[in-house]
Parts: sequence; C-alpha cells; structure tokens
Amino acid sequence: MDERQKELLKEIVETYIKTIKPVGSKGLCDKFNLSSATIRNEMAFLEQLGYLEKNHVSSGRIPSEKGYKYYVENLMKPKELNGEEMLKLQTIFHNQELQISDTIQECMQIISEITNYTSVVLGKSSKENTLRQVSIVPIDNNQVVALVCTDKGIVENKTFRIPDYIFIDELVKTSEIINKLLIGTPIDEVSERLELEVKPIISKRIKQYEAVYEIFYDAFNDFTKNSTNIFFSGKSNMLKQPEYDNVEEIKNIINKFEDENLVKNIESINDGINVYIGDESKFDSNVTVVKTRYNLNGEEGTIAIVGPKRMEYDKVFGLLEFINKELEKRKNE
Amino acid sequence: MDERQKELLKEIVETYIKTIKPVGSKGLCDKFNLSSATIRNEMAFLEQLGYLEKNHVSSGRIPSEKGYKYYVENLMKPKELNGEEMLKLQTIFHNQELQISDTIQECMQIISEITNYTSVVLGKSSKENTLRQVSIVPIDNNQVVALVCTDKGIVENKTFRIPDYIFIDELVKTSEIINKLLIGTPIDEVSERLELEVKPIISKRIKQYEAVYEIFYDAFNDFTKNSTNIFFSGKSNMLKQPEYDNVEEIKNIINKFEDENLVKNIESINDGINVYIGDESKFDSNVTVVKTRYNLNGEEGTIAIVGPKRMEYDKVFGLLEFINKELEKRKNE
DNA sequence: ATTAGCACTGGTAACTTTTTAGTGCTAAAT
DNA sequence: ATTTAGCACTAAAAAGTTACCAGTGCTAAT
Repeated sequence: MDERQKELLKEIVETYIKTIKPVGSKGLCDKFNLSSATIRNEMAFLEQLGYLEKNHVSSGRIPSEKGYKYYVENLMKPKELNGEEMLKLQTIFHNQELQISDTIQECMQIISEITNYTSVVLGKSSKENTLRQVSIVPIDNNQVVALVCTDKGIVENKTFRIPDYIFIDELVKTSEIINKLLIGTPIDEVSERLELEVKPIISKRIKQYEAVYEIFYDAFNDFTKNSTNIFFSGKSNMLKQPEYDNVEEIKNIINKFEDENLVKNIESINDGINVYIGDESKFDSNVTVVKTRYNLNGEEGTIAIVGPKRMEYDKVFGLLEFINKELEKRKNE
Repeated sequence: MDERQKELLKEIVETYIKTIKPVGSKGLCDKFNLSSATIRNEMAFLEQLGYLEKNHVSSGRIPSEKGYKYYVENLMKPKELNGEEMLKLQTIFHNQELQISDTIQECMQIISEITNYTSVVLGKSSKENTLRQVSIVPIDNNQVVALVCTDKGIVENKTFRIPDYIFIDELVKTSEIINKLLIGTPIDEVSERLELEVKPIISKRIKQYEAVYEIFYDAFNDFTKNSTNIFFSGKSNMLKQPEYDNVEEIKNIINKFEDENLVKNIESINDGINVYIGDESKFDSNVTVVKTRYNLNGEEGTIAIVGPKRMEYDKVFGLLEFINKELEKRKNE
C-alpha cells in the first residue's frame, strides 16, 4: 500500500463512519483531485487486499473488519476532547469526597453522554481481593449482620436469622478466629480454608459449631457469587444507532446485553486500550468493544465502551486516553 | 347482554388472546351452531356496547379495553397451575433457609418462566421502614463502615474514608447517641431529626462535629436513595410477544422499562390482585400490568407481572392467587 | 499512469393489480 | 321474531411492473 492508498482507505473509513452509506468513487474525486475511474482502480486494489468490501456488484465500498483494524492501528489519530468534556471528567476524578464506586458510575454516565454509545464497567472481581476483616453486628436476639471486607475496600453484608440455640458471642468468637487465621486469603479461597482450618478449631470450642460454620460459609459464598459487578450506562444509546433499524438486530443485541456471561467476558487483564471489532467483540458482527483497565485507589476493574463497528474510533480513543491519564494523575496525588 | 352474548364475548377475547388475529364471524359458527350472519349481528351489538373494536370497516373484531376488563371481571375463570408449577413454587416458599430477598427473586424467575411475561418486584419501600439501629464498624485507621438497619430487616452499608482529624470513637459515640434518640423514626425522617436533634448534642461533645455529622447524614441519605429496590426478571420475554414486531414499539417499551419513575409507579398499597389494562398500565396501550402485594416475614413489596394486553389472564390470575395462598400459609407456619 | 465513455447490475421506490378475509344489509326461510 | 343465504363492498396485504439511481468494471484514448 502506498501513501495515496492509505490516505484513500482512511478517507473511506471515515466517511463511512459519518454517513453509514457505502462510499462510491465519485464522491472522493474532489478530495483527491483524481477522476472517479482512478479511484475505482485504487478501490479495487484495496478490496483485493481485503480492506474493503462491497454489498453487491454495483454498490460503493464499505470497510471490512480488517479495514477497520488497519485504520485503528495505523491511520487513526485519537481526537482530543473539547474543553467542556475535559472539565466534566476532571471534576469527577478529583472530587475526593466521592466514594470510588460513585466516581466510576458518574464517569460512565459522562462517557455514554459524550460518545453516545453504551458504557459498561466490570468491577470488584473477587479474584484479586483478599480478606481484610469479617465482623458480626448483632441486631437483635434473632438476627445478626455478617460484614465481609476486603483489602480493596469492598464490603458486603448479609443478614441472618439465628436459631435460639446459637449465641451471638459464639458467632463473634468465631469471627475473631477467622480474622486471626484467614486475613490476607484470596476471597475465593476463604470457603475452602474455612472448612479445613477453622472448622476443626471451632468444633472444639463451640457447641453448635455446624450451624455456626454454615452461617459464615454462606456469608463468604454470597460474596463470591456477587463478585463481578456489572454496571451499564446508556444502554439505549445502542438502539439509537441507525444499524439497529430492524427488529431482529435489536432483539439480538438486547439479549446479548442481558447475558451476564457474555458481558463478564469483556473483562481483560491487559494494560492499555484494547479494541475488539465486529465478530471479535463476541456481541455481534456490527459491534465494537473498546476497553481499558482502571485502578482507582486500589479498586480495580474494566471500563468498556460498546458501540457500532462504525464507531468514532478517534473520539473514543481520545476519551479513554484522557481517562487513563487522569487516573494516573490521581494515583500520584 | 344475554347469556349468548356473554359467551360470544368470552370466546372472542380468548381466541384473540390465542391467535392475535382479529376474530371473524365465520370461525365462530361451529362453536355456536349459528350462521356467520347471526354472529355478525351479535358482534355488531357487542361493538355498540363498546366491548369490541374493528381495525377497519372490513376486518374482524378485537376486544376493546372495556372488553378485556369485562372479561377479567366477569367472564374469566382463574386457571389452576399444573402440578409441576405448583411444586416449584412451593419448594421455594417453604424453604426457610433462603433469605427473604432470595425467595422473592427465585419466585420472580419462576413466574416469568411459566407465564412467559416479565415480572417485576418492588420492595423495601423506605416509607414504612423505621430505624432499628446504626452501627459503625472500623476497618482500619482511615476507613469505617456505617451500617443502617431497619425494623423490617433491611440492612445497607456504606464505606467512608475518614480524615485524620476524626477519631473513630467519636463516630461510635455519635452512633450511640443516634441509637438512643432516633430508633423507631421512619427512615425518611431520620436526616431531618439528625439535624434538629442530634447535631446540637454532638456539637457540644465532639470537636469536628460538622464532619462527623456529614458522614451520618450521607449514610442515611444513601439509604433513602436506594430505598425502592426494583428487580426485573424475564425482561426480554416482552420482546418475544408478537406485538413487538416493529422497531418503534420495541424501543418504546425498552425505554419505559428503564424509566425508574414509571416502574416505581406500579407500587400499590391495595390488597388483593389489581389489573391495569392498556393505557391504565402507564407503560403503553398494548401492555397490561397485574400486581399484588406481598408480605414475607415482615418484608413487604409488590409483585407485578407485565405482559401484553392480550395476556393469558386466567393463567396469570391463577398463578398470583396461588402465590398469595402460599404466602398466607407461610405466615401461619 | 490517468481518464472518458459505455454497458451492465442490484437495490429502491412508486404505482398497479390481484387476492383475501372480512363486513353490513336486504330479502327470504324457519 | 329469529335466523340465514346472498351479494355488494371494503381495506389491507401480497405480488407484479416499471423506472430510476448510484454505483461498478472494462476498454480504448489521452
């Protein structure tokens, strides 16, 4: 591919992104000061290389997945946010008052507003969380709340009605034993070690140890179950995209959004910004997912932007780069 | 309306529910041993009364909202669940091990499975909740968890990073004061009384009382904000309904489902089963909402089934009646 | 290497025709 | 007094026409 061909590919991708109409040779004449015939020749060449596609013999060209990929990797230049957008994000990130989860949540909302795509956060993956503390808070004679906290600052509570034959101080005692033995254990290994290490000990000291054990077991189990938090913002932005103009597509994408496993699958541990275009996105062939990891005061997760394959990549990349930079700044504050 | 006309109306409503096609006179001849002409006459009469409608001059009849209503109130007979369905529900309701919220959640899932409609629960309305206890659980020097519990057994937690100049025992002391003064206060009045009654007291005893006050204020505020829990099950069942075969309708109903205020609006305090057909449902003219209150060990809420106006009312009513009965049973256990 | 010219193509939109499933009404039959 | 057969009529849906448009690829000339 020579320089002119690259320019042409870039132009085609970008006009297609804007117009959503197959790009014909005529429209490009002016821009390149060439006749439509020449452009047609070049287009045919780019098609041979697999960067462009045609819907049918006599239609204009649209970028193929390979074409989008080449564009993102080699031709696109991330676009800076405008001042207003920057300001909005900055005030959120540097507001130390906000709880972390709120910061992320508000950030998501802004992302979906300024991109007009859907944003998803996946946070609190339990795998990297270790136990910091478990507490028993009595409410009345029949109820206690079990609090589980992790080193990353996640807290979950679960209420239990306790039968008469269990005494609250037995629960408290057990929680102290757990705290002594298991602090620092990865949260998804806690149940196992609870059985192997804690159960033998409490069996000697506590009468109804089976029932007590069950309560803690349930509390931790609950924690692992709810471990990946999914939060969407701007779900319906997806439906506003003109590619979703027919019933089947809409139903399809909605079902995909509801499919937790599919959504969780977005999570990545790679650093930097990753793009998954079309089929790679696992959602559907019209969708692109762009994502990046975040780590905000120890709470880690993935931010993803889900939009049409025909996405404004420059804007999205500019946005995510900006967010990454702000997060980095905050780390050093 | 004589007996025959009622029978006819019933038949028309039920076949329309099954087929979704305007019902013509011919198809009913066999059932009634009458000629199509006679049936046409009767239909014209029912139309005059407002129970039936026509799409255009020469189409079959469809039930009007008034028609559906008359059907539900006078003609329909709730249909018993089959054994399998009953069993599924019973095992959930009588499993005392399950936490209340899990019971409801599983119940929802079964409802949407056996009806093929969407189910919604609205629970934990803060209005009827009063404060039972607030606790401060320290995590480390910079973080505490504030736990708020209500008399109905709802617990929420919120983590705070606390600045160096606040000491944890000041927070604990304040929580004790709150517990002394405000237990039994309706949860949405707590913030107010916090300012009027608690703030003056702590201002004398605690140095950084403003910051401490803020922390508790935020904790209660959070509680009220999250007070009505909305939980959907089988959202996409709605899209499977053949009335949602065009883009506009689909987008519309999806947006309605996302509109919290609209959904919260379902909540009712009436006893028994209520039906809101078509426009009454506030969702859209094709939708019916059938709902009932539940009270499970003190946790109250509303269960609603959202489906097309052309809903299998007999099945839905049978189902909700069964659930009500089971809930009543459980109360007396 | 570029371009003008031309035959060709598949999709779209608009219009027409045909078919279909129903209606209401009248007059005759029960 | 009901019920029914028969017929003219209707709106919508389906199928068929036609014309047009926005493109293409290829060839021959520049």
